[in-house]
This record gives sequence, C-alpha cells and structure tokens, in this order.
Amino acid sequence: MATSEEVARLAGVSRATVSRALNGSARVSAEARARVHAAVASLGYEPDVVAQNLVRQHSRTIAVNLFPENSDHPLSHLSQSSQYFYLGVLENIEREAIGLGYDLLFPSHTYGKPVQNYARSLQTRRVAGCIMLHANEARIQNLIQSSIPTVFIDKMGQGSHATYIKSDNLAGAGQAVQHLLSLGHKRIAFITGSTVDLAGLERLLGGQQTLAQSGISSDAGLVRQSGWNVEQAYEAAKTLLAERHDFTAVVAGSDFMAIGILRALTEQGLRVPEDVSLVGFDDIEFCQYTSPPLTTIQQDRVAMGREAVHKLITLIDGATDVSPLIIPTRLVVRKSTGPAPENGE
Amino acid sequence: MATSEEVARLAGVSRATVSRALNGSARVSAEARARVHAAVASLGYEPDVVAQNLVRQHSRTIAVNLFPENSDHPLSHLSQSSQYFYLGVLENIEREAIGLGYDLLFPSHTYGKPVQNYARSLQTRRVAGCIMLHANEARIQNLIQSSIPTVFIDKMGQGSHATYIKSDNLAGAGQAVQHLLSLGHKRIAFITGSTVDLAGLERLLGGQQTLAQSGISSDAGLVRQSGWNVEQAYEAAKTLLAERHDFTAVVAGSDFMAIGILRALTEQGLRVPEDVSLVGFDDIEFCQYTSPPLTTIQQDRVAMGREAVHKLITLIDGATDVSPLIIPTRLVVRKSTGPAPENGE
DNA sequence: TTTCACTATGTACACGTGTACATAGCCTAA
DNA sequence: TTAGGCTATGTACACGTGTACATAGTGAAA
Repeated sequence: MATSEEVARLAGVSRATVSRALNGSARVSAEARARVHAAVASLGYEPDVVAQNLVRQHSRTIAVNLFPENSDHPLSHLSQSSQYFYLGVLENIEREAIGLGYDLLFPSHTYGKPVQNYARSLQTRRVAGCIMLHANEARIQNLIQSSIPTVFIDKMGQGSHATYIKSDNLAGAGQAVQHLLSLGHKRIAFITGSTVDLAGLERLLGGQQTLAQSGISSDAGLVRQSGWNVEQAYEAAKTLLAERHDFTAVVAGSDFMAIGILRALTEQGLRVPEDVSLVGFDDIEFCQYTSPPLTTIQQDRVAMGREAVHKLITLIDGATDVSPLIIPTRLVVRKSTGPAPENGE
Repeated sequence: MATSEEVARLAGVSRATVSRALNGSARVSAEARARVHAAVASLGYEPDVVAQNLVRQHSRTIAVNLFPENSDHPLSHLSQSSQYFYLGVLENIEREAIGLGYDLLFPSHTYGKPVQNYARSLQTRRVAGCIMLHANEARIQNLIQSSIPTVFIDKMGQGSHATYIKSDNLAGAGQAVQHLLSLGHKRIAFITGSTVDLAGLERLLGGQQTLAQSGISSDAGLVRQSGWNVEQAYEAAKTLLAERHDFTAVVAGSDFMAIGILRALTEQGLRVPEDVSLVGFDDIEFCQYTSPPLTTIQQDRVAMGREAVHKLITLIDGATDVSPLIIPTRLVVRKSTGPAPENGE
C-alpha cells in the first residue's frame, strides 16, 4: 500500500505538492503535475479514504436506513408491499449514488443502541447525509435536531437540514377511482391498509374525495380496513362479501392486498373483471402474473430513489429549501378492470 | 462533538487513560475508570469512528456487492429470480451484522473504475471483509489475489482468504425429481435456466442424475433451456407442448419460470396438477399466491446470509479453513404437484 | 534500609492525508 | 536597480484516536 509520501519521494517533490496535484484545485506546475501522475501510476497509488475522511471532516458516503429499528428480525416485520417497494427504491438510490461517486452505508451497529445517540453515531462515521426509508418518531426528531442532511421517505419529517419525499397517494387513489368511474362503476368498495399509516389514510381519503367530487355519496359500509398483507385482505374481503354484494368494483390498499381480495372474489364465484373490477396500488412485479393481470396505481420507484439522492445532495451542498417532493403516481391498466355490469349487481 | 481530550480534562486524567478505560483491555484503577465513565456520560462522548479506523488499520465494516458490475442499470439486468433471491440473502446478512455490530458498505464508487483497483479501493476504506453476491471473473481474481477476507455467494471463488457459499442445487433438483417419482411420474420434462450459469447447470444435472438412479433413461427431447424469466419460460413451454404431450410433470429452473410454464399449460387446457405436475425452484413469496400454489424447492436464504457473515468473520479472525459451505435445500409441497395420471398422457 | 517487581498513569509517536502559512524565485514596472 | 506582486513549492500543523515506552509510586522480600 503506497502512501503519498512514497509518491512524493519518487516524483521528487513534497507531499503537499502531491496532494495539490491530485486534488486539482491549487496551482501546480505542469512539469510537477506530470511527474506526480507518473509516480502515482507506477506505484498504483490510491489515496487512503479513511485518512481523507478524518482530515476533511466528511466523506462521500450516504447512510441508508432500510429496516425498521424496533425489531431484531427486520424485513419479516415489514409489510409485504413495503418490503418490495422499498427494495425497489433502494435499487434506484444505489443507481444514483453510482453516478455521483457516493458509497452507501447501512449503519447496522445502531440497532439496539439508545436512539438519542443515533445522529451522533452517524456523525462519528462522517457520513455526508442520510436517507431514511424507515424511521420512528424518536429517530426523526433526533435527526432533525442534528445537523445531518436527511431525506425521509414516506415520513413527513422536516427541519432546517431535513425534508421528505413521498408518493402522491391522494391523487393516486383518485386516479384509481376516476378510472373506475369512467368505466361506469358507481358502487365502489375500499379495502384499505391500516389508516394508522399515512399511506393508508391518504389512499382512502383520496378515493373518497374523488367519489364525492363526482356527486357519489360515501357508503361507510363499503369501506373496510385490514392489515397490509394477502391474508388479512382476504379475510376482510370475505367478511365484506358475506354482508354486501352491491358493489361492482374494489379499490385495494396495495397489490398484495389485491391478491388476497382477488382470491376471495374468485372463491365466491365472482368473475374479475366481468362481475367485479379490482384495482391495486404499488405496481409490484407480480401484478403482471396474476390472473387476470392486475390494474394498479404505480408508485414511481425510479423517481423516488433518484430524487431522494438529488434532494439530499442539495442539502449537503447547503441548500435551505426543504420543501418536500411529492412524486406523481400513474395508472397502469391491465385486465382486472372492465365496464360496470349493466344491471348493478 | 466532544473528543477524548475533553473527557480526559473533565475526568482529571490523561487521554491515554481515557482510551484504556473505554477499550477495556489494559489495567486502569477502579477510581479512574469511574471518573472517565462519568465524564463520558456527562459530555455525551462517542469515539470518532473514522479516527479509530485510521489508527487501528481496520473497521467493523463489511463491503457488500449486491449488483452486477457491468451495468449502469443494476437490478433491471438481474434475472427476476436472482433479484428477489439476493435481496432476501441481503436481509439476512444485515440481520446477522446487527448482532455482531458490523456496518454494511455498498461500495458504489467502484462502478466504472478499473477492475484491478477494486480490492485496493476497498482497502483504502479499511473494510474488514467482503461479501460478493455478484462478481465477474475479473473481480473474483482481483479479490482472491488481495488479502481481503472474502465470501462469494454462488460463485466458486476460493483462495487463501476467500471461500464461497452456495445452495445445493444438485441435491435440490434431486429432491424435486424424487418427489415426482414418488407420485408415480415417469416422463418428466425439464425447462431449465441458462446452463451457462452454474445454478442452471447443476439443477439440470441433479434432476437427470436422480432420474437415472431410478432406472429411467433420459429423454433429450424433454429438456429445454430458456432465459431465467417468465416470458422466455412461457415460450419454451409453448414450444415444448407443440412438439410433445407425453410428459406428466415439469421441473422448472426457477419459480418465475414456473409461473410462465403454468400459464402455457393452462392456456393449452391442461390442468395443474391433475394433468401435469409442476415444481419450481427458490420459494419466492409469490409461490403461495399462484393458482394452484406452487410446489417448489426452497433455497435457505436465512442460512445463506447468516453463514456468509459467520464464515467471513472466521476469515477476518485469521481462520485458514477455506472449504466452501453448501447449504441444503428443502422441498415445499403445495398444490401444483399430484399423482401421475393413470393412463400416461 | 535496599532492591525488585508490579501497577497505574503520563508522554510522545503513529495512522495518512489536507492545507494555512512562509518562502524562494521570477518577472514586471517604476 | 529596486520594489512589489505573483507563482510554485516546502514546512508544519491539524484531524482524533490507539499504544509502546518511560516513569513514579507502592509494597514485599531480603
């Protein structure tokens, strides 16, 4: 492992000149620069990143928190949808980081440590910033009060160095309902994920609002809440079907929930989409392979990953604009939605 | 940000004593130790990890390479199955790292840089070791020749500080065939993933071997190769069905491929499992939600993540045993396999 | 009392880099 | 010629920690 000292000796200059030649900014004579680069090449020198981080007081590293912190079995406690969704976002965070030359750090050591040390713990690692795919209220507060540039995803954390990014769940649910309305549906059921989660609440509200704007009064009996997974959505759909049959379409809180609802409908002998139309949310890959393939509202994972990194970089560079970014969703029409049946039920 | 200097001043001792008190090993008087800990608590001191890494010449960080390196669009170039499979392994790597207090580093900055600098680039970041979920031959060689402890997953890289972990694809395919044989199937088709990949080759060979051991001669016409995805497997199955109908079971190279095959079978009016049984490979989550739910060979993602980290730690600690770890697979019987039909076809 | 072993602690250097400041050399303008 | 400015470069300190070595103090054995 060659050091800049050896490069300097070989090039016949001082270590300071080596540093200046490699980091560009300061003026160095063309001749000295050439000798330094020759020495670097011949020794295969690479600067010691840890030493650079120490003296520069920062690093080109972004901390990423992918897993909920209150669990020793991370992903299995995630809801099924968010698992696939966040991993898709991570993919695009990484892709963007590649372009900008940033590394990604999963600060696993923070699990089980006191929350109030979280930000400090990241600071001692000199991370440039932080992207939180999961965060409880304590960590949000801890980060906001620190000086670490932070971007929250799907959590509304905001501060002088922190902001957030989320999908436009409100408009997304509106797109789903609008699509169904345009197909002639009037009695639309909602099987929504937990409204304790912001996403669950927004998706329900967005649907109801669009319904109301079309002059259709809300029917509380057609709104059911369930956990964000196949099994609970299946149960919720079965319960709904046991009580009511007067709807022609269902809006699901997520694609996984739609899979459970689809099964419940099919078991009751209802055909999708001839008897009942069904719309999911997320556009996970499996949507294409259900029968029928699922019409859904796509969350833009590419944009979320990319914009999270871009927004973070601006914060790292000192930007003071901490207005949140709301990413548009997109209706993807497949085969689970069709015209409303002529005679109501 | 308090430093050990301030802790020392407050505790009325020297910085060396602070360091000794916190790092435990050396002998410090009980009184001094107590004063140091009191000062640490009152200042909220946390040691600077970057400075520690510099002086200790290593860090508690494991580099993880999740994405193929020859691509600026990483995951989208992954086959569908390996995408979900490797992310599951990553989950368990992280889980294990939490327990051991290691951070995970995604060295994104290495993309697009010359391969021969890869290991050195990790060294300048003082990583303790490296887990490669993807690696081309050049990187394997580069890492093996370096002194960085490395564990490859599904690549047979081995060296004085490097070894590998993989699923027992051979035995796994055997389990699939054995299951079908026990149900009375004799004419079994194979739609396998690319045999350029080790996994594809092993899964085909393992199936054929088990068949041969039962005295059933191999029928080359019942073996088809396709890409590792739904669409190509669907096409391969359609082509097979256009030529032959004399098989009662299909072994797929992966679960995603099984989904495509299932569709092709269904479109031909064949019932699964009444007319044709179908076995997948991987046990991705979606297997439970196809109709019928898919019988498959489960790869043990929990064990692979956990053992990859454990094996790496032993290498970091200086172990010289670099024998590979072959993780057993498990047959998961669901509804896509049943008794062979009485009259052959 | 003297010697020796042992414990607790402080001093000083090392890790590998960036950069403020000083300085030597050179050119230009007066 | 001389003063002044500008450029290229070297010196020395800083980043925050770990630890080898030296040393002062203590107690026990002779």
